[in-house]
Amino acid sequence: MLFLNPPHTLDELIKRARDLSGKTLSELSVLAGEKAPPDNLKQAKGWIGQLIERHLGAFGGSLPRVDFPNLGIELKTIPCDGQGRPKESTFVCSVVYPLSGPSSGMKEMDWDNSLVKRKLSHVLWVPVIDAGGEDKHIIAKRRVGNPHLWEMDLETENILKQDWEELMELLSFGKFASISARIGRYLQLRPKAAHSRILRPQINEASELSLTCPKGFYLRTLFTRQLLKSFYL
Amino acid sequence: MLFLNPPHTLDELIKRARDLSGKTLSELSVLAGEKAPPDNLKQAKGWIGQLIERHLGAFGGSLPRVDFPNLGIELKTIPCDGQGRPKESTFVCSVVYPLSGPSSGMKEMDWDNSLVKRKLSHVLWVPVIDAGGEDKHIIAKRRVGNPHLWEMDLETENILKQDWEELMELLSFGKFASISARIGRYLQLRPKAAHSRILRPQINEASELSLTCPKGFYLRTLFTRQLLKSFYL
DNA sequence: CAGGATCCAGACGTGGATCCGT
DNA sequence: ACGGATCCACGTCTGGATCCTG
Repeated sequence: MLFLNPPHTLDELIKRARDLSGKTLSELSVLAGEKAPPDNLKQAKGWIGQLIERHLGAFGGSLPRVDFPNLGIELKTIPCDGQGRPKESTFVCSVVYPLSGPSSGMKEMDWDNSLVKRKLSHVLWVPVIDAGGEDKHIIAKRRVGNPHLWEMDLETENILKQDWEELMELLSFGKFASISARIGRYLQLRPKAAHSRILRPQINEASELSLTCPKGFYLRTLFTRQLLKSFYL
Repeated sequence: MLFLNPPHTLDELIKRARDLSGKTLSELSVLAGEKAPPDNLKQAKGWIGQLIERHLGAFGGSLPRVDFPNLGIELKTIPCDGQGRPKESTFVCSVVYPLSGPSSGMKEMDWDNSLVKRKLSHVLWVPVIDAGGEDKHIIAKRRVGNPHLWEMDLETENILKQDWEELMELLSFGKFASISARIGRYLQLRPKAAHSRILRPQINEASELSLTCPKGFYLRTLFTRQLLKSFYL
């Protein structure tokens, strides 16, 4: 069951996602007519997310928009341990600086129009659960869990908005030296590049040109753990 | 004789180029250990230029700099008919608009620091000559002609500078509707994209966002004909 | 544990130019 | 003849994320 076309309705998307739950990644790769899952994700880090995308009919590509534009839904595949607890942080989107320099980016510091808010407003969370016992580290035996359609609540939004504004202020003022993954309660900034030698020109705090590693917004593991737990209450 | 490394000196570059003259493209593809030349360039339009690049040890890649940075020399491969007369216009470089909008690009309208001047200041022209008679349309039988190292003279520079300034004014003021390949004596603007559906956002004359096909600077065939003819006087 | 580093796939942009209809 | 349209190679960028030391 591989969908090359996007779902037309929310119900159709949810139905497709429910049909995946319980299946192993091995089964999904067979259904998609692909080679077997890799032994290790080290050289195919995005493989699971893209496998799920193909099964749900998400647009591929590298466009900075939600996965199902007609439905306004973002898909997030979450790697979980045997107990269903998220193991990793979740990438949201890249930071795009228009080489702005101090304070010039202020007019774009609008949470309501930010890509982070747009991406996280409506999310279909699809957990992928580790197998138990000896099979714990076998990718092929991981299973898709129950999907959860989630709409951002006000309490969560307030915290994300605070985090985002704090981080955006550092970014727009070019305070690159002050930026670290330690900032932010739910949302954090971390490197997003092939490797750390990739540097891009930016205008820093002193209005000088400096080189900085590209960054992305990530949701902390603590946040997705709390969120997924709430789905089972 | 395939050079993977760039020439260290101008003499070395010229020697390499002279060693190519008289050879057919078929011979060069064999020397480079490549498959035979294509029957038609329709699906490999840049093939000849890149073959010559590999034989001279030019940097490949898509960086907007001259081909031999250490020597400050730009390589231009010119397709010529059986009489050695250029058949086509010559691409110089792409137009890069920083989404400027009216008059904001004026400070960059400096011919002496322009990419067009940098690329055309010192050029190694390498003609590639059509075979005669029945073989006229056979790519493999085209032959490399005599290379000519050329330094831009003042008379030529004045005309190129006038053309460039006229074209840049139209560009920087966003007068996209007024731009056509008819403008310019030696230099002209023409589309530079995979196809005409590729459109990029620009700020037009009325400070509105509009979509325009990417453009590039080209040397008119008339100019290169006149130039190559002068080499044989 | 978690901050910083890294890896693949596919889209995209630019340099190499020539094609082709009027 | 030539203005506008088009085509491949290849490097870069972004979305998909997970890896890996201290």
